[in-house]
Amino acid sequence: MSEVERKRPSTIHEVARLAGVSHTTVSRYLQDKDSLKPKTRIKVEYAVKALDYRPNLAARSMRTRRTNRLAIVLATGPNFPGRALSAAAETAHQAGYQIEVVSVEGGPRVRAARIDELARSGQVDGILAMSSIDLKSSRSLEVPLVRSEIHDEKLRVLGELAGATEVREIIEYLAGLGHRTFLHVAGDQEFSSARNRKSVYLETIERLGLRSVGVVDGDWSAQSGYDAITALPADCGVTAVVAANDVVAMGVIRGARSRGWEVPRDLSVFGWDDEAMGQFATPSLSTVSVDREAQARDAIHRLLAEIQGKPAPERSARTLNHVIYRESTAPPPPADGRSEAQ
Amino acid sequence: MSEVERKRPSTIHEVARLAGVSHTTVSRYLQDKDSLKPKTRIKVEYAVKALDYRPNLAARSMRTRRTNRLAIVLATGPNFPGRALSAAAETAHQAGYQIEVVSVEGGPRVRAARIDELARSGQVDGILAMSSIDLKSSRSLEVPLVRSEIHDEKLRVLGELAGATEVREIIEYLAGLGHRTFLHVAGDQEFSSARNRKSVYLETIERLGLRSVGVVDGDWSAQSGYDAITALPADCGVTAVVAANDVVAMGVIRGARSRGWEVPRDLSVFGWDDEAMGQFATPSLSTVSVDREAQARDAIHRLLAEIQGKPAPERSARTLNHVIYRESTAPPPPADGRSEAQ
DNA sequence: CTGAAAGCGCTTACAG
DNA sequence: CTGAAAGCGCTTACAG
Repeated sequence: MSEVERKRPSTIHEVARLAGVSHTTVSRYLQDKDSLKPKTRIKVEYAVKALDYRPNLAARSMRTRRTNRLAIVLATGPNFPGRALSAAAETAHQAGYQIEVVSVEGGPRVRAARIDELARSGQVDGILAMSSIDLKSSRSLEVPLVRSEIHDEKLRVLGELAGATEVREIIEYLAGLGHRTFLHVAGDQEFSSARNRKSVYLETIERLGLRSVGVVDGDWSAQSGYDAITALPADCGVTAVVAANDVVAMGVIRGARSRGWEVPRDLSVFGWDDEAMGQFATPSLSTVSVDREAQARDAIHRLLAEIQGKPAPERSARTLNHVIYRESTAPPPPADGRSEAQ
Repeated sequence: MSEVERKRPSTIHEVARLAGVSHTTVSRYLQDKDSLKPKTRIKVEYAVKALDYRPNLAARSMRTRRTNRLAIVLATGPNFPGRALSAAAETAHQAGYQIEVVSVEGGPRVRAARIDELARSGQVDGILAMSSIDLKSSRSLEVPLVRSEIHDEKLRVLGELAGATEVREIIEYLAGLGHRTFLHVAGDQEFSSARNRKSVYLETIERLGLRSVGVVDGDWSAQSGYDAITALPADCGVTAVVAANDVVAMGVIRGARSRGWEVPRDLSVFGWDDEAMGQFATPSLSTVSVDREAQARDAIHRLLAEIQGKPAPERSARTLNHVIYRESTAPPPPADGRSEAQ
């Protein structure tokens, strides 16, 4: 409301004048205090303190063509990876970089366009894409770009999708318990993680000669899990559900209970993400713990390495994800064979 | 690894040369295409396209002393408000602003110092503090600052804390059901929200002449809820728990069950946040739905208004929070009076 | 060790 | 409607 009186930041010239030196000297002081004669240094030091001077970073970055700022580009939406972002910011700060979060409404193409723009804006030294982007050649950008999802791409080349190991482990484990008929409630297929899990699910079911009553394409919501399970015919024979994440799994469990199927007595359910609440739910959720923070840290380190022209750092951990077995999974009910007999 | 060839962004001078005009004209074109004679405009248009020119924003902001960038300063940690941040970013983008996320390790003083630095860095037009900060005079900063927590401060002056209404409503509701003996598992007391809820809890218990067996200062974790409830003496007589948030509430419920207390039969439990999983848990969680997105949007709008010297906008909604009653709360067990009789 | 000068890429009065 | 000039606040050779 009322106009607040704002301080005007002091400039390097004012400091120079007060110290009785040239602004060149002040600049030098800022870069390396020891490059000044002690007497001069003290004068400048005093003036800087007295004026509470802080250099204008916009001007500096214009001159040096470095901004010490990284952009993280991601999709807007409910899946906003808060903790990963926090970890990324922390890692960047430790290296003297700021993080600019660019959360873009729209699809992979829009994000790619935004990245292109950012790259030449002179406002960032590097870019991390945390959501999938539709970019032809990442190498013609003005600044380095690291794609978190590149894991996927790279691994795909090796015939292995991100998350593939875990989905396989889950299904093999359930099959080992005796389950034969499965359902997958997938996440939003806009997300490569959701697509990956789905295709590995189908692959593994096929390979092990199991039966899938289908894949329901959900939207990561609990409701989608609830709906998927309550829509199932009574005699479908499903005894195990692989849910896209823990929230979906909760929906599945609740939906199952609403039709008289107890978990894990009648139905086994797997989630994904190892969310805090899942461990204390009843039944506690079998799930996959994903160290998104570590992944984010890795990504920033890779980006910094590229910016500084150093070789790419080692991955911090070989296996970032691991499967956690809790109460929501158990052997199938003995009556299982009944409805499954075709 | 291999040195990637990077494009050098083209400058306004190159565009000018190609178009056969002065760079002044190009700049003018950038500001307002219609200020040029059609013939000129077309020449410039062509050159901009041909060179795929995008202005260097660092240079522009140096000249105009505006950056179109807002900083959001918050604490690092598990409570990273992802969705609020996403909403804030979206709102800012719509107004043509970028968001810089500055997540600071340390306490309120450290954050305040960081804000002071940011304010004079020339890199942001305004700052939003999402975590509590220890700042003497916010009015002497070089750029506008909006404090999300100012709700607290302002309301406190009016004798009302943020969240006070809801805590009161919860306790009055539970008392109305017949509950007389309560427990509060508080959140990390570093957070003003946690402190507020705690003090209103104590106040209301006192005012209504109820009994509190104590307040356990937790850390927002499910484990803290679990521990709090399992540590209770068997004859404490507690029949209702107000937990700091949904995660804590899940811990409480699980802990209660571990000692044979069923929720809500033996114990009523309230959470806070209305997290997705709570609605589908069994029992589903009574909780407080908090529209953090709306709060974040409001905060950005207030900040933008200050930056543009406009009057502060209206709050988007009078009541952002509301209490949700679900299965985790019910009347106390009839045997209640027993252990309570002193 | 220090200063005068040039320049980073823009925008904005000021003339014409 | 367009251009020449000044300048935003810095850093960095280049002299001395």
